[in-house]
Amino acid sequence: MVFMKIGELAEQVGMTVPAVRFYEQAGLLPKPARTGSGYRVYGTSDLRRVQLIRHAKSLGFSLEEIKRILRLREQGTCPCGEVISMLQRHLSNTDAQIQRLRRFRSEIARTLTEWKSSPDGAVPGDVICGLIERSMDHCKPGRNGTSRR
Amino acid sequence: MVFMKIGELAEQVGMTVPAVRFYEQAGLLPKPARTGSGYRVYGTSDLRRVQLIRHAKSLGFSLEEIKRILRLREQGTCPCGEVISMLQRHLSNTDAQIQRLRRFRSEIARTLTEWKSSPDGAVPGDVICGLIERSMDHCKPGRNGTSRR
DNA sequence: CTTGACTCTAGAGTTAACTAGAGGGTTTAC
DNA sequence: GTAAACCCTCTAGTTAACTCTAGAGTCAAG
Repeated sequence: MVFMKIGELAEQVGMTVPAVRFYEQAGLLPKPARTGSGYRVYGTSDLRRVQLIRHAKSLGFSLEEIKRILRLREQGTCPCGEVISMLQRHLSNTDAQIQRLRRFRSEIARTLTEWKSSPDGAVPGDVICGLIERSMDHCKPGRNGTSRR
Repeated sequence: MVFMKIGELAEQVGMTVPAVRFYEQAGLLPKPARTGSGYRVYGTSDLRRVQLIRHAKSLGFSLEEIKRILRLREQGTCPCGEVISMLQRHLSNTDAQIQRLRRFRSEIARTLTEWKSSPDGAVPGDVICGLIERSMDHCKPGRNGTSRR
């Protein structure tokens, strides 16, 4: 099966047919040859290319980044230096994100044990959720600017 | 300052004016009173409500979830049970995400050290990026289904 | 020759949480 | 009385990576 139609290609790489077409129109895949009736025809190099894209994606590269890598390659440049520095950036991003999530996690856990140890008591009429509101008092009133422009 | 216009409210809670209007039209804030000329007028209960929303958001609740909490409260139900179970779900989601990120991180790190120890050598013409492609061989060929429908 | 599975194009919709812009009225300070 | 700073509504755009729909053509089997 050196030649295949889009459905087979999609199945081989575990994606949907429209997604393959999307990759093409996003500039990640070259315009494929067509049969007389207009069906796309793919070969093994297309298969390899799609697999590369999927793998790069699983390494955390965005489609834009992958496109940049492929473009470099098409210009004859070896993209590996670029690839390494991208991956390094992803590594530190991931580390930072893990840090953030850890802090977030302990904030959630703290709030939760706190709530459980003091279940919601009598709720005055203007209170929306006693739990959330009580836990807000940790954050000093006034602007704490969780978002700005 | 018990009464304020939208700009002041926005400033108090550290968000933009359009964002406040967005919360209103998303159903998170009640339609406020208006001045004769149509300006929105807010009171302290609105301020408290927006602060609650921001805090809940910082705990990881989506605006949809917050809306559900507020709706429950408006129906006279105490939403705290619901809130606790939501927060518990967020906690386990966060844990799972940390796990995923950790695995992802070590995959990146492994790939990176591997690449560095064997820099890209001679690149045959049909190779796109030797590094990525070499690291693909870990994943056995065939469908590994990172996505399907 | 018909049925079903496959393919094509083009364009709109999805999600979240807003932001940006156009075009116009209002308030306040000088 | 005028200029700055505020406010209004409405619509569209942002990001990523697709998915979905409609309407139509093609191919293989029975």
